[in-house]
Amino acid sequence: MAADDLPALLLSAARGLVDSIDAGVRARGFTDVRPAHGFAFTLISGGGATVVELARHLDVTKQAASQMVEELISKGYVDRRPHPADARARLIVLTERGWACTRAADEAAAEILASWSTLIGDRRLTALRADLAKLAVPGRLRPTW
Amino acid sequence: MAADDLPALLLSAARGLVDSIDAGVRARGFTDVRPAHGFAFTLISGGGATVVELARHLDVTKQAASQMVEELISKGYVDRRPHPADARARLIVLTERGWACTRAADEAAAEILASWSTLIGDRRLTALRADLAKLAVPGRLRPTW
DNA sequence: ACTATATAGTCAATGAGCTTGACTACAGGG
DNA sequence: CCCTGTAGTCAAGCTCATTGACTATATAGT
Repeated sequence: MAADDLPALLLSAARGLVDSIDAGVRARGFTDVRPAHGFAFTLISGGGATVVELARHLDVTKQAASQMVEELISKGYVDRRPHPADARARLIVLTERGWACTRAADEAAAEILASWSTLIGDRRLTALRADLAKLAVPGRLRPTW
Repeated sequence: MAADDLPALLLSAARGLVDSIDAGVRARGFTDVRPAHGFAFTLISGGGATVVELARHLDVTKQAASQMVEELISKGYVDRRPHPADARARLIVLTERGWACTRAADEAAAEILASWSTLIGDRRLTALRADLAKLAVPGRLRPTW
């Protein structure tokens, strides 16, 4: 196999994707959120989550997750509700603003994917997704390296 | 086009790749380096670089790049030499330890790519690289989101 | 039912890495 | 030769994460 720059290309594509989605979200008026918040929204949008679940999802400590929740509450994106089955826990859910931001991110992502489709074609994009599905590591999401 | 989880898969694969390379480098005895240092080595290994060039490559301020150089010097990975053509600048070059670490990273990366080759096949891996080359954004490298 | 241990969450202090601002030293064109 | 621009460093501060300690609730074992 030839000397490979695949790692650099993969990193560059990932960075470009995140930057583009972030730019799209900001362009839609949500200027006080970071990409990391989007990773949180992804989990919370699925029926809510606890702080500990969020911490695991983001691969940070529960203290860090708690701080992020506090920040998102103060910015109006999420809300705390009592957990229906555990008095210790609290269920974090999206507010209407949180949902709007999530939709904005989805729209931005769809735009990027559409541009990618014109770049390499729909067939290649589907194949790319299939290949990446085999290479992706389950569980690990948040970069921050 | 179907609702796509391609962004998540791409991020996950990128994160898995970086984590694996980092683990491989540590397993080879270099426990005091971070992935970001690898991005620096990539530039410096090509005949040396100045602090400002490094800053541009890593997409950080020159102050941050200067601090990283200071750290890498104290750990014995790089060295400062007077710049042959500019008395203001200094040429940052790899020490023998820096080269050894770079080789370790290359070995680790080759290992991961080999495992990927067994996962999706050599042909698909080549196609993947070609597609990513079209999607990658030139210049942008360091994530840190 | 009662203790013992584990888990959910928060508060406080600290740290790593990056930024802005200000400065010195040298470069290079009018 | 000045005058503007660039290379680099010093210092201070910010942001986001960490570790440590604690309270409240859950759950298993006897």
